[in-house]
Amino acid sequence: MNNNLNFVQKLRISGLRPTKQRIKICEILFGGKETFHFSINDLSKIISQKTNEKISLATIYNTVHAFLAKGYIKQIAVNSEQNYYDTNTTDHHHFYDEDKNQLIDIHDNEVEPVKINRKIPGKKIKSIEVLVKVQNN
Amino acid sequence: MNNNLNFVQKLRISGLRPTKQRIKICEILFGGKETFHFSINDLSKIISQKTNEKISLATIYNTVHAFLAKGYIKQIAVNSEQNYYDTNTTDHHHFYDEDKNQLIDIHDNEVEPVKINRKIPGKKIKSIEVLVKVQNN
DNA sequence: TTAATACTTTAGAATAGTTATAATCTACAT
DNA sequence: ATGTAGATTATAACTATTCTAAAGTATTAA
Repeated sequence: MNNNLNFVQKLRISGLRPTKQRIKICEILFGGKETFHFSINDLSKIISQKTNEKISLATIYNTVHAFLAKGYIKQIAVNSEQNYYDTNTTDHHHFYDEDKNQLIDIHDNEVEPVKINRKIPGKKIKSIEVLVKVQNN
Repeated sequence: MNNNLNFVQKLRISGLRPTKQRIKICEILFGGKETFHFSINDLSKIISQKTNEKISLATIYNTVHAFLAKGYIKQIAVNSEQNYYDTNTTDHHHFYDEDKNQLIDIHDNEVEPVKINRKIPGKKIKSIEVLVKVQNN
């Protein structure tokens, strides 16, 4: 597992001790070729499928929060029923399929840059996110 | 209260009985000149400030859901901590002030129309929402 | 006007998602 | 090796929301 060494380094660099739980979660989140969207519940299920030793729910929350704070994942506002995270931290927008409750990436070449012609005094823009809700027609 | 007659009609037309609780909530939500954003918690506080008879939390939830279903208010996805609603149901976008936890309308003349150059087969677009998160600089 | 009925409100219970706690464990510096 | 700060864990606590079922109210039809 050459990858796991990277994860160990990645964790250490950011001041997080490379515990086996965190490494496992790294493998799941960053070990694949594709980025993906997940809820805590999704992640929890994936972990129990891929591992025989289970990781406590508290640790899953802690780790997700830690990775969020470090910018390894980002949060996506869809609705308050479910909290979604994205392993793709680059600026991009989303479709949200209301029938399947599923997020779909919109790539940069698929959308014109969003131009906001207004500033809030004393504030700087942290992110611009477009959410396109779709449903069966 | 000429307005209240309107509210009674509005409710009746949409198949909702004009109870005094619903009329009161209409007054608060639609009685002012300005549209505004609120959470259930906000609304609950406003109600207890403006009324001596209190409205049960269950009724507040029921009414907000009913108004949402009828399209009298709309929901805004900000994050999962707090569910926000907007009395302005026209298509428009928002700033979200992360320091004050406050939503600010972006008017149509302040943003270029968002163009999505992609379609999801079998799906139609229900809404396009831009959320611009800002913070102190 | 009254009676029946379907709709509404309500308090409180139940649920779900998340965070806090405190004991145990582990990585790592010395 | 050992001490310590940081991590994990089970479980309790908390918060927002939904459910329940009993009591109340608007509406309809007689």
